[in-house]
Amino acid sequence: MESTSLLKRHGLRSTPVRRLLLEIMDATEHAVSHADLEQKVGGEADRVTLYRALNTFEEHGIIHKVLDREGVARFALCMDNCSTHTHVDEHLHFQCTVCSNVYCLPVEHYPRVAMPTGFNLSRLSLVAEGVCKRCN
Amino acid sequence: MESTSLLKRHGLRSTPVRRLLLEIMDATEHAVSHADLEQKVGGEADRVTLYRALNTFEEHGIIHKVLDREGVARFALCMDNCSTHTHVDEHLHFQCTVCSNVYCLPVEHYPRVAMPTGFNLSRLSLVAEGVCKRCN
DNA sequence: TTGCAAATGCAATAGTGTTGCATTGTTTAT
DNA sequence: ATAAACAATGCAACACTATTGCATTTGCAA
Repeated sequence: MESTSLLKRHGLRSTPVRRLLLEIMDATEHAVSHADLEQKVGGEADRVTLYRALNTFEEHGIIHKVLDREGVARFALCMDNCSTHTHVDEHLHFQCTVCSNVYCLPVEHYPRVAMPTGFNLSRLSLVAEGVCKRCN
Repeated sequence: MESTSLLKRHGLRSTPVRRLLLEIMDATEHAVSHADLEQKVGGEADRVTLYRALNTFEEHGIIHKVLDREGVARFALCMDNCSTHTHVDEHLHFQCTVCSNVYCLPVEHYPRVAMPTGFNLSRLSLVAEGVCKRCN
């Protein structure tokens, strides 16, 4: 199984709920909210289990979390090789103003900005808003 | 009164709670969360009143809202002339990883990024993370 | 000063996310 | 294949942020 090996590779146990979550996220091209997952999972798992599984995934670099315009978390599989607590996600998060879906989009030249004196930059995130390809 | 004229200029009634909120935000150099305000206001106003006042301010272009890393709203006075529903805030939001305060920082050259075909960009936000001048 | 619309306070509610604890399930070593 | 060890799950309860409805009070314009 694909999900099983992914889990093992990150030192995690392979359980039905975790495999299901990974399969859902793998089959979805945009980031999914907890509510999305809860609905798709149906009665297969408890809400709390989903929260815990998602947190574990994030801590082990399998997925990353984005907050949308409303401050609600959405989750997407990491494309690059993220390891525990070392996420490499230099991409843009785009939320569609029509369908509210959040997409992870590649950016050819990731911008750098100069900071005022005294401020020490460690990470810059790009959050975009607009209309996605499906709603266009 | 300063706050009164600001309110009038945006077609809003001048009330004690609103003036107090504006004075607090004017005296704070970083964005304030609802919890901050609630604590500073003390028993002067109900929580719900604060939420409503802040929403009204935002709708009239007096303040703008930023979501921090935790998805919690923080509010800051608009510097430019924002009008109702037409915010002009091409600046960077910087959250300190030590004190968690959020600062609005100017950016000399606001970056532009190219979007994949099909995606129509309407707004790009910059959210930075690092250590602020006070914690450095 | 008075009347009306807007702002406020209070109570209740919705949604997101977390914690504690008992139970179940996965894995490792035998 | 089995058992022991430990991690994952389910359930209940809780914390926090934010919103809504309604009765009351207040700001402001006529």
